[in-house]
Amino acid sequence: MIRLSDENLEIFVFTQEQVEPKKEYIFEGKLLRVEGKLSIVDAKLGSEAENSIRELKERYDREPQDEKVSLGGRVVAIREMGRAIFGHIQDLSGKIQIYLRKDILGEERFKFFKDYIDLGDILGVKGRLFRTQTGELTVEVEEFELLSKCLHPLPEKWHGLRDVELRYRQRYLDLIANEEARSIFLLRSKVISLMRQFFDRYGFVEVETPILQPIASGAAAKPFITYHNYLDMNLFLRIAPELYLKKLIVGGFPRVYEIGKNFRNEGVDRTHNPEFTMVEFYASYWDYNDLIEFTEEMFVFLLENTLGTLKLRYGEIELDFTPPFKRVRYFELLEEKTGRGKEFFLGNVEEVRKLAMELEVKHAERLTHAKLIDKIFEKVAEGDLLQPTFVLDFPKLISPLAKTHRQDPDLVERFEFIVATYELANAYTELNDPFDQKERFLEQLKEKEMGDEEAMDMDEDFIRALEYGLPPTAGEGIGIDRLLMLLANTDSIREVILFPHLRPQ
RNA sequence: GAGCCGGUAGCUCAGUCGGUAGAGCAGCGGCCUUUUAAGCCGUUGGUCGCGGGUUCGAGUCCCGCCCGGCUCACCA
Repeated sequence: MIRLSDENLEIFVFTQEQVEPKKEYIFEGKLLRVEGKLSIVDAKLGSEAENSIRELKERYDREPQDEKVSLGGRVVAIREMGRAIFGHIQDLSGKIQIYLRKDILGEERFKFFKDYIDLGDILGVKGRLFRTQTGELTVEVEEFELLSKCLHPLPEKWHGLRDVELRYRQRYLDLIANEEARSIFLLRSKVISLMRQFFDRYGFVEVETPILQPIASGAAAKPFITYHNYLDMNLFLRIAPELYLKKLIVGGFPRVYEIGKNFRNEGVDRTHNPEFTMVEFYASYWDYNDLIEFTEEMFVFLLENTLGTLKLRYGEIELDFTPPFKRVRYFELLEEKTGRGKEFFLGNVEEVRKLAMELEVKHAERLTHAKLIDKIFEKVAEGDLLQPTFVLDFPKLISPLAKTHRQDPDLVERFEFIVATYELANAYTELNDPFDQKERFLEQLKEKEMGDEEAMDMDEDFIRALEYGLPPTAGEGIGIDRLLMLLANTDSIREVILFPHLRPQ
């Protein structure tokens, strides 16, 4: 056990019963010599420091000049060379070489660096910029300050931190040691920032709606339940913000979007985390055709401003996001795969069930009609959809919040946007007829009674909102984690979530 | 939940047929003023995930458990 004492600025190491003050001790094989405190409050070099090492380097590349700079960063390399020391300090943006000379720093400070500065420490430096013989931009250090001590040894410098369990449990170490991890999360931030820009451009208003909801609706999923003491009632963590966002359209917001977490009480695997990030957006006076164009445009915008190309490698495949993206109708795709058309699937349930059993859909014998169609589609169609594809015009049975198709009462105006078999987006012309919506909810209740645990609950307040008049509206949700998986070319959702869910140790 | 794979030094990894637990990095002591995975010489460091069992002897074989990964399920 270690603690700091403010009075005499010494480290205490508790060994068995005795308490022994030391200024030097070994921690995970690393010898620590500590003089004074482990961190300093009034850090001169810290407060003067440049914002970003990368910006500093870019500035110097544009207009090199003999200037003094002040920098803060984590020491990630030290190379002692007798009367000189080279090293690197790193921040999130990059790293820069530092060069310390005995004849510049003086005997005492030079020795202090050798004795007291370790890999991992947060160091402030001040000095002149120059280029070495090999051309590397380097700070010739005139002053330095230990800003914060690192007590643990850092992960191995060449291989980084590989153990995935450690990388997720101690993400900060992953970020210190692995450039790839840093770049993924910077990319994530960039994508979200670009999305906001894009929505701004179209006049969308960013809003926040409840995460704690009295009824978990708006999607087919099992919710987390929590309890509110004061109100003495159960609340659910939202599975989707959909109904609240549509209430805002009723209230007169013409276009809204929300970026936030949804929570689903289901399994954890390569593509599922119990909390995940979605952007949902709704635009009045649009229909799903407008959303198709909008989605195409957004993906082009995101790709051009991040990867700088519309063609990206994902695993073994090359994805081409050159618009227009492929469009295919739901039942046409099903017919192509099964030889059976819409009339078959919407006809006799038992015939559909028979087909499902032939296709080895699990538990086909007890699924509802809607679930049977859904599972057959997932089984035969989704796995083949690699290139960006809009699947259009879903059956009404499995889309309780979408508006009936203007040309076919069995269908709704809905699409899913599928890339590399991932369902990246789900969108539809919103159902804005309160009577129809009520009937659809009643259908859902029937499904629930027939055993579909994920069927949606009736939301009376939402119906009431529709009764006040929801303008014609189209809405869409995009899974941001899945999108990042594609852009980062990773097949695990944990690689794009900073702190993924793991069992406690 | 099932099957397979993995857990050995702070980190990255070896460990043969069951016979005294290894390397590199990091650390420590030296040498070295343009190095950059610096180099060279020397050196410290282990509850082999945890608990049982078999055996003269277990990192290694057997059983159970924990954690993680992959695959397939579950999500009645």
